[in-house]
Amino acid sequence: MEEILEPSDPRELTTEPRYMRGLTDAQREAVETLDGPLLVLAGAGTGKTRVLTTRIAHILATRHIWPSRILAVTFTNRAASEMQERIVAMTGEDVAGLWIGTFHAMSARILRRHAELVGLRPDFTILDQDDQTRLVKQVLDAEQVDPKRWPPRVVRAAIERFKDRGLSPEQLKPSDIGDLVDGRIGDIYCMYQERLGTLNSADFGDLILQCVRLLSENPDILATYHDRFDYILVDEYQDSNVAQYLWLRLLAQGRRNICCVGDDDQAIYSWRGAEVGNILRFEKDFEGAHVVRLERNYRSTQPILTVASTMIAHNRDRLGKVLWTDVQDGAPVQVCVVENGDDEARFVCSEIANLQRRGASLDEIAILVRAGFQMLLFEEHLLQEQIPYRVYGGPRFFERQEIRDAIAYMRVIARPGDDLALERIINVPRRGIGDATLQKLRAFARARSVPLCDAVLDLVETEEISARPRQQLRNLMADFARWRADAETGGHVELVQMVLDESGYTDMWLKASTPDAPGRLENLKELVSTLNDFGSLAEFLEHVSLVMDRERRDTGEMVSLMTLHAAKGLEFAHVFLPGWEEEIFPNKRALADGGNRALEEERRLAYVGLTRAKQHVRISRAVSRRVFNQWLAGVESRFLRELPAEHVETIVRTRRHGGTGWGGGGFDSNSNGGRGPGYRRLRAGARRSRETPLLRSGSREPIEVGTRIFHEKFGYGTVTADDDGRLDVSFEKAGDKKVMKEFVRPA
DNA sequence: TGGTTACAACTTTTT
DNA sequence: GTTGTAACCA
Repeated sequence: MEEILEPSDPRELTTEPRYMRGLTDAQREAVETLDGPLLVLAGAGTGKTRVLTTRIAHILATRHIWPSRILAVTFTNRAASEMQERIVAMTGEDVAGLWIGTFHAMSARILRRHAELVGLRPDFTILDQDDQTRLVKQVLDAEQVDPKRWPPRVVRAAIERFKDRGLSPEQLKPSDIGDLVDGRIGDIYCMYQERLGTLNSADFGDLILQCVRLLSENPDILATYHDRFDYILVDEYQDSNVAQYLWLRLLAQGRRNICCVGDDDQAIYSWRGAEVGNILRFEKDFEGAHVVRLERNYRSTQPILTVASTMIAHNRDRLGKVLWTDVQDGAPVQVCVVENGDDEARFVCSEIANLQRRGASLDEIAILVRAGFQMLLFEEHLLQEQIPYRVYGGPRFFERQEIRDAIAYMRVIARPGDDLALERIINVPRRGIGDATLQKLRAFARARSVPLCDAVLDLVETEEISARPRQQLRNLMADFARWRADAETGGHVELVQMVLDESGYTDMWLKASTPDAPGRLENLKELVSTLNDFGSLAEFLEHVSLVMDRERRDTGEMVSLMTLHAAKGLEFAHVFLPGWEEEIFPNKRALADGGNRALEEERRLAYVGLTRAKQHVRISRAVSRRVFNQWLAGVESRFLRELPAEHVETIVRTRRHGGTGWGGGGFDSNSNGGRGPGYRRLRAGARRSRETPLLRSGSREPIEVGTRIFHEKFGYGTVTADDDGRLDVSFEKAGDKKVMKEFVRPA
């Protein structure tokens, strides 16, 4: 240990580099142990990112190598860019050559260089989940599989899981196949792979898997990468799957300088193939591995840490860490029992208002839910109380319909063989090309094994297709030919603008009378302006397939509302954890699973939630709850019983005889009898703020003529007139009605 | 072909 | 309660 701590350059004994200052002994050890395999078990809030970035700075400073000799892999783009920024800030150097990015981005980079060796061309398309599902659907249709019994997305997920485990179709064992697609999953998987090949495309799983194949089948190429990377660093190792493990093992065989950072207690992604076993087995997988534990927490108070540690100790499969902190003082963790979901949201909102009155910033407040459906109630109440909020992990910009359509046009221009893209837009806007025509085109293309685009070109010259669609297709093909020619000469930004206009796509939305049309046109404009950030169309397309960036407009302080999964890696002063009831958290499916594994993962999720908080945690549970239109009696989550009583403060805010008598949504003012004082106070607060808002919100949309709104009884509609609060609304389902402004909210 | 209606399904989510 | 898909009809 002494030797490791000794800096390689004796001068540094006296003048320690600035980046090392303030590190704990454990952190220092993690930074300075440069040679050989190293596992850093970094508990929540123990300075994991700091260790990683400092380590890179240290390598650069002491080993005097080019940044390009370091490979740093993360799971998300967010983590990658955060790390990159912090390294630049720390070293002040240009580290552009550094290989830093997600597993998928790094794989794509390697794969494009040697694509031919795995049967792809270097300009292969990367398919996202939507494309994958549609491709699977095609295969299933061709195989006449009943889509009711085996929905495409289920089959796609099965194939994804195989790929996560590094399994190609040939490697599947009967136990893997089971009765999936009535035992035909192997064939389906195989045909799906063939289709990917003919389309010159790879899905996300392939990026890793084909890369593994490439490196294991071509030792000479592997050797060049061994030679190239002196140091490999991996973030969130507990999230890696088997394929990613194989990928790392191949690359790390060379210098064996691999450093993995992770926390087995925060492994929450097994359902998408992550293998906790990877981190548990590290010392076996990488012989002679050194292990460093980071247990000093810089984030939370001791009560929060004690509560979190006590609960997670109920898990059996873990390496075991105990977090501690200097911050001994702190409020106990609050557990609030409320009547129902509405009351819970009301409680959270009033607590937020209290916090804000005491000077807390909304940016420091988060509501972390188990599942998306829980968000709706909170959104409604936050809106009502005029508390600005931001939903993390909501619909992403590049997943919006209009954006995907526009990108499909670009894809067809850039890669004429991109059948999936062509199919997407061949009849958007409507060109009178329906199912019948498309079937003919597909059959023709498949028979000749040529891309759809070629099939169209051939078939429009024959009588196979009826006159109208034929003319339309001919026009479309002529358009594409022209656009491709323009792509050679002109700028890509102008090109896309032109394509959207000439194809009639912009027109389609201009003519559309749906209230969301203006927003979609806005998005298209934003897309065009985003294009300016890229040098070429190809560059842009690579970006959208690998970096599904979240749209984030940061305007003013906002409460964060997100799932527990999305919260990993973030921290907040005040954290609300609603819905701690059996079947919600732990989740119903996890319980149905029966085994301990799913339940332990739920517990880790709870642990992640608790450890996000710096100062305050407020857990809540409802005595009754309506889920999917059904009333459930809320049974206290078993996790609540695992919390140490001495650090927990329980508050009960229910009607005394809770359990019967609620018919509506909890809003009826006639059933107020028997409420505890706490509850009444809460109600009063809520009502006051509705009349005279306590909070000013910059983000709340005003309701005016043209606003799309939501009404409890009549559903969605658009405001057509506003007579001092009395609105004329044209509802989508219910027709034209007059309603009071108080009863609608922006949709 | 395309619009309308009926019906089921419905964790978590990044790349 | 909402969304997506399938069947049906104009």
